[in-house]
Amino acid sequence: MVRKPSHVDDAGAGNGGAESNKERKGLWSPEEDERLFTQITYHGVSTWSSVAQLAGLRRSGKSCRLRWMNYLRPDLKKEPITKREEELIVSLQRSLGNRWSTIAARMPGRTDNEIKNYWNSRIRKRLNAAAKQAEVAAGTEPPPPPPPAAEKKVVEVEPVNNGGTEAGPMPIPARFPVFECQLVDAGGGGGESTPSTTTTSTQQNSGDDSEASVGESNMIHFLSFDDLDYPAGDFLVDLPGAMDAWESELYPANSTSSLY
DNA sequence: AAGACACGCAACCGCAAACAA
DNA sequence: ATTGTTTGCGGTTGCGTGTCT
Repeated sequence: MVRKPSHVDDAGAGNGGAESNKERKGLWSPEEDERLFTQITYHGVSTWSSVAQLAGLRRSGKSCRLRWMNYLRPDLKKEPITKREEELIVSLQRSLGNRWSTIAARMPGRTDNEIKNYWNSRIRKRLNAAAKQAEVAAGTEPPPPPPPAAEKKVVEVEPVNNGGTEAGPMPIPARFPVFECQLVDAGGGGGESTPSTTTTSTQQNSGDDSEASVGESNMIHFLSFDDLDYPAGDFLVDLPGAMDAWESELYPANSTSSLY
């Protein structure tokens, strides 16, 4: 569902007025999205407050960062969370606790906000319901809650480096089917903030045959799939025992209920 | 048909860590 | 060492939409 921007008329900059210096809040308009996307695509990020300024947005740097991270970033998956991903969320939540950003780091294309929302709106309810059901069935006190994640041994699983970047592969969203983009030669991935070469090209995004990534320089560069080592399945990790425990909790042996 | 309710998502808020001056 | 700024995170809220009564 897409909410209508709260102030569609005064989106972006350049329309002056007494409110022109007032920071905007609320939903982002398409024009603001475009300004932010273009700014970051062409010039990268030095500080988020400067991004807002340079893009001519009356938004806080914080707001710009959030919008980019949760919505505009080219690597975001737009498909619904799959059962496999849900299983991963549950197992990671069990071992890490509510460290959504850490969990998101292990799930390419998913944001902490998305995972958090998914957890709060769906999984937690199901787990609670399942626990209650088990409690009623047993007629006993519920089992003691698991110790806080901080006290548990945290199983650190290194995210798979599948694009030579911190963020991993970034499929270009269909939201921006065609746009101009500055190709940045990151100088062998050395994190140089000054691109050695740049090329402007037009990307036709099918979402299937190209990817982009944000390098250490925060500049976006687009890669062909052939350039990427995308180990299907490798970035989905299981924590030993976690899934079994979850499934037995969620799916009592005599129940045929499904998550879906 | 209309109101109530539940759900899902986007975005804000407050805090703490990291960093720079 | 101190202070101010920026960034990142998790919790929470507000609102649009779908479903139920």
